[in-house]
Amino acid sequence: MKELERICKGLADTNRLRILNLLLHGELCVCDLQYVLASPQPNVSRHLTYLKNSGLVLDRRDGARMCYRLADPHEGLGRQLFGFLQAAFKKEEVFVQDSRRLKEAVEAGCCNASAWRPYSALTGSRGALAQRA
Amino acid sequence: MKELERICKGLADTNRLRILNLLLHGELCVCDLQYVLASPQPNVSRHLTYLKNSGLVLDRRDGARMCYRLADPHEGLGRQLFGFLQAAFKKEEVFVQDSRRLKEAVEAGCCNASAWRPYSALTGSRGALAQRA
DNA sequence: TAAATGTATACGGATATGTGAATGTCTGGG
DNA sequence: CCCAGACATTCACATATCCGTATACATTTA
Repeated sequence: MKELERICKGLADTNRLRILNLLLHGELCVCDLQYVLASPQPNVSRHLTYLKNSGLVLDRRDGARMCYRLADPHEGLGRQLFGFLQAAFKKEEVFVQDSRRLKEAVEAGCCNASAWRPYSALTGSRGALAQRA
Repeated sequence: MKELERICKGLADTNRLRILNLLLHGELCVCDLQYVLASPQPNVSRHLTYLKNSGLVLDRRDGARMCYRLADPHEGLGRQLFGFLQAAFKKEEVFVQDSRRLKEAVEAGCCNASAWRPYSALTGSRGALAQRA
C-alpha cells in the first residue's frame, strides 16, 4: 500500500482520531489514553499499533510503560496534516471534551490518581503525563 | 458517524485519493475520470458517490453528464485539507502520473479524443474537461 | 524468582468495504 | 416514443476492520 493511503486509513476511525487529538498535547502512555478515552486497554493498544504502522505515531519504552507521540509522516507532511486535524478537532465535541478530560487528568496526577486507577496509587509509579505535569 | 471521521474514511482508498488529485485540477465528469484512472465506470461512480457522501465533493448535472468538483468539507476545513493532500500527491508517482495523463487528455480533446473513446467521437459531445480546454 | 503492573497479541464473530458483472435510470436525439 | 450514451445501483463474493474476551509477553518490585 502507498504511503498516503496508509496515512489516511490510519485516520479513518474515531478511536484513532481521538488518540491523535490527545497526542497533540504531548507524549502519553497507554494507561493515560485508556483513562481519557474510557476504552478497554486492548482496544487502545490495537489502535496505537495501527497508528504506528500507518507512520502517524512513534513509540518509546519507559520502564514497564510504552509512550506514544506524534510522528512526522511521509517525509515532512506532519505539519500540514496535524494543522488540519487540530482545526478539525476544535469543531467536534468529542475531541474538545477529551482534551478537557486530559487536562483534568494531568492536574489530578494522571494515571496515579486513585479515583480511576486505585491499584496504581499503591505503586507510586507515574505515567508519562504525570511526569510532565 | 461524526463529520471528521466521515471525511477521513472518504480519503482512505487509493481510488478516491486519485480522484481528488484530479479534481484539484478542476471540475471533471465521470468519463474524464474513467479514462485517466483507467478504471471501470461502476467503480469510478461508486467512489464518487462515496466521496459525495463524505462531503468531499459536489456534483452537478450537465446534460447527460454528471460533473464533480471539490467541496469545502466541515465548514471551512477544505483549504487545510486540500493543502495537505496537494503536498502529499506530489510525493507519489501514481498521482503525478495521473496529473500528467489528465493534462494530455485535455490537450487531446478529453473524452472526445478517438484514441480512447471512439464512440464519443461520433457524437460531438464534450466532457467537462474538453469544455474548459 | 514469584507476583503484580503495563502492554501486546490471538481468537472468533459481526460488520463494513472493494470489486466485477449485470441491470436500472436519466438525458438528448432522431 | 424508442434508442444510445452517460451514470448509478444491485448482487454476490472475497477481504479488511472492529471489538470483546482471553491470554501471552515484558518489566518492576518484593
